[in-house]
Formats: sequence, C-alpha cells, structure tokens
Amino acid sequence: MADPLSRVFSALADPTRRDIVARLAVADATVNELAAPYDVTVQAVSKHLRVLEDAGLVSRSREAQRRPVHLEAEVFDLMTKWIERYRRQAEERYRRLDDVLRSMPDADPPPPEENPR
Amino acid sequence: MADPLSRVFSALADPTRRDIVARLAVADATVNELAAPYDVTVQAVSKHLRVLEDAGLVSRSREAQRRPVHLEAEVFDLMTKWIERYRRQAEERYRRLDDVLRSMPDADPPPPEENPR
DNA sequence: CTCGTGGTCAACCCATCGGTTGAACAAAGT
DNA sequence: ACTTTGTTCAACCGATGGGTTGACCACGAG
Repeated sequence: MADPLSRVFSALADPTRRDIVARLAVADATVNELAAPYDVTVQAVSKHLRVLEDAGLVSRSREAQRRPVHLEAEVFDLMTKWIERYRRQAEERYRRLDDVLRSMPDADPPPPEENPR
Repeated sequence: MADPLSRVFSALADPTRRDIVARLAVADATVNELAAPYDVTVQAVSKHLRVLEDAGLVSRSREAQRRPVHLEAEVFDLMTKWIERYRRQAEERYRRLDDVLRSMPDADPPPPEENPR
C-alpha cells in the first residue's frame, strides 16, 4: 500500500492511534509515557508509532537513550484537501439538485425536508 | 470496530473506495456502473459500497431493480472536525515553541534547531 | 410463467493487522 | 565491566480485509 493518502487514513483508522495523536498534540512524549495509559505492551505502542511515522504523522528524534515522539502537522493538509474537495463537490451537487427541485413545476410536492436530525 | 470515526477513516483508507467517492461526488451511479472501470468483480465493488455505507459515506436507494448509490456529504464533517482540532493544537504548540526560543536569553546555546527536515 | 438483468449472500483464500512473548540493542549509571 | 532503563526486532497467533467463485433473490420484459 504505497500511496500516502491511504497510509494517513488507515493510520488514523485506529482509536489508540488517534488517541496517541491527540496526546502528542499537547506535548511530545516518549514511547513509555505514551504506552502507560493503555493496557497493552510497550511493543504494541511502538508498532503503532511506526505506523504513524510511516504515514508521516509523527517523527522520532534521538535524545540520550530516549526517543521523544513529535507530532507532524503538515500531513493533515493532505487529508483535509482531499476531503474538502469532494465535500464541496457533493454539497455543490446537492445545492444544484435543490435548485432543480425548486424550479420544478409543482407537479410532485417535494418531500418537505424530510430530515429528522 | 464500533466507533464512527474509525469506520470513516478506514473506509477512506482504500484507493478504490476513495475513487468511488470521487466519482459519486460527480453523480450518483449504480453498482455496475461503478464497477466498470476497475478490473475486479462486481461483488468486490458491492463489498466496497457496503463499507462506505456502514461508514455513512454513501446511501443506496431502491429504484426499480436498480440500486443507485448516493454520496452523503455530512459525515465528512466528523473527520474534518477531528483533524482540524489536532492540527490547530499542534500548530499552536509549534508557534508557542517558536516564541519560547525567540525569547530565550542566549545563555545556553539551545541545540540550534536540530531538525534536518 | 419464464427468462434475462442488476444486485447480494456465502464460503473460501491469502495477506495484513493488532496483539503477544522473548530476545536484542543502545546509552547512561554504578 | 555490569546493570538498568528505554526501545526495537523477530516470530508467532487469531481476527479482519480485499478478493475470488458460485448460488441466490428481485424485478421487469417477453
């Protein structure tokens, strides 16, 4: 699975990984610190970090024997760009459909915003 | 994997699925139409649509024996909200770090931005 | 009623994923 | 030099994911 977008999306498809990102947004942390709250082994968390790193979401520097993990914000843009593009397109299409319905000879009463949100 | 956010992210972690979304942003389509461009079976595409549907990205209506697929834009917000939150936080943190560095009395030569990006 | 057509369900295959344990490596501290 | 602390590597395990084939169901056309 080479492509960057897939890597980012699937990296964030895991709750633990998202939580790690959330915590890294507050402050850098080491693997052990990150692993503490979860009841999985440190190795498991290390693997998670590897995934995040491969996705470009995170970087590890070296500082003594510690390896502080740092959140890399830029990659987010990749996603937001993709998402926004198709969201806009879909909404645009929705708006146009709306216009069409509105401009329709009132043959078929348009279901009056059936949307019980 | 119950939580909605995970479902959306992992739904979009697949290139084929993203492509389907991209095409549905232009116009609704049936399963067969959607399957045409790819060299996989219709069943495979049907499965993809199921995943997208479970993620709330897509809805299938019934129209004669056809089942047109429609892109649902709202779910995107879930993602963008999540992403934007942590991106802002990370950028904020970066900005603050910058300030700190700038306001530092040049006592201890701060490891001069050891960050060979 | 029967026959295409559009779509799904079911069972299976193999690769990947999240997790484990156990060993190894790297850099202090003693 | 030996030990401790932090981290990763390797091998394995069960579950899930994307794909297949083959049967099945729903519908409209003849």
